[in-house]
Amino acid sequence: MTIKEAKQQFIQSWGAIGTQWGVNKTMAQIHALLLVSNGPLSTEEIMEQLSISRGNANMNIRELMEWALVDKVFKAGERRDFFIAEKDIWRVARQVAKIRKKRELEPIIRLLDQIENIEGVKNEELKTFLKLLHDVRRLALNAERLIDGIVKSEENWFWGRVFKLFTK
Amino acid sequence: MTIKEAKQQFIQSWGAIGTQWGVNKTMAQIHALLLVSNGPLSTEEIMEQLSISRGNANMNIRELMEWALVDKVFKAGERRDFFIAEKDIWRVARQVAKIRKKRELEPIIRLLDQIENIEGVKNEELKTFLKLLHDVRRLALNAERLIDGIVKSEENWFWGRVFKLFTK
DNA sequence: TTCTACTTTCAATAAATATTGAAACTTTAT
DNA sequence: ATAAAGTTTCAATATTTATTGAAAGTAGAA
Repeated sequence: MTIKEAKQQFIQSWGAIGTQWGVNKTMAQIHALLLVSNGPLSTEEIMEQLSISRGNANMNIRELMEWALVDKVFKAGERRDFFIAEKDIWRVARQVAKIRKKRELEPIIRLLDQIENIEGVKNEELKTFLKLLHDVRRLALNAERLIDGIVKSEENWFWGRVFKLFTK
Repeated sequence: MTIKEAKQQFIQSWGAIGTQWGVNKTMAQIHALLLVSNGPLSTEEIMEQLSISRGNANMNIRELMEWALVDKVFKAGERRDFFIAEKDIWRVARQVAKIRKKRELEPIIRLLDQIENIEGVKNEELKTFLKLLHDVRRLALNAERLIDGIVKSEENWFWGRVFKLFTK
């Protein structure tokens, strides 16, 4: 396998994996393309390499910038925008964790806050239901705390601790 | 809010949250319905309460059983199937972690295994690319190990340790 | 075996999501 | 100011994913 083929493979697969992760294929592919490219790429180059339209490229680049996985850079004497990806994979992971926390965990907590006050006699049924709500809330809060920890940690520190967690 | 309304709200929102989590709405709603129901429910009852077709109900119940979040139970003297949800939320979380690991992490590791042997001179470009592949692999393996740890742990033990992790 | 109650499958259809491409908009150079 | 180069938006369209419902399949009772 040549390096060119390997990069192509990486881009294709990153796209496929992205869909499993609930991010759209093009977004994941652009991210992969920028990860494996040496220098910054223009919108034109991204469009060409991935065979996608200008609109599609634009929208997904913008979303990647919102996720803080991609930055816009300027080249001296060039009018158009160029883009680079964050190459520090641990930083990428922390960023993704942060965003998924917001999208996946926070809605649960908001939901549970909303359901708080239930009228009615405190019979078996209500007690069971309240226990469920309480358990889900506790889990969500703990998971949130874990992610906050991850987001704040240095890579080596974090995995070092996790390693100890499960061996000693 | 009455308990009935609260349960309704829970089911609707669990469905909406499910879509964020990449599971289909109906599957999440059936899960929620079974979680808040006191006894086992038949396919008919699920269809009626969620206003969905028989085929839809059947397929999603089956998938929930594959995920090991729902079990089939038999009632004495009843011919049709009844279903219950696993109510231990920590067990549910572990189960979901296990499945998402398989769907989201394992493909990455498989991908990287596949790209291993790249021909060509060991220039700057190749070195940078290999570093990327290596970093992604290390992250995926570490995340996998973390999830394996979660899957094997008792709830209190796990969160107790995580709590210590980020305070001391 | 046939009838009946129930479950599963799957082609057709609906709904949700992603993509295109051209028009509108913005910015810089002249 | 106007033109040129580049960017953004968004209605139309294509693609993917979920859902329906009826037909085929299964298993227990008579």
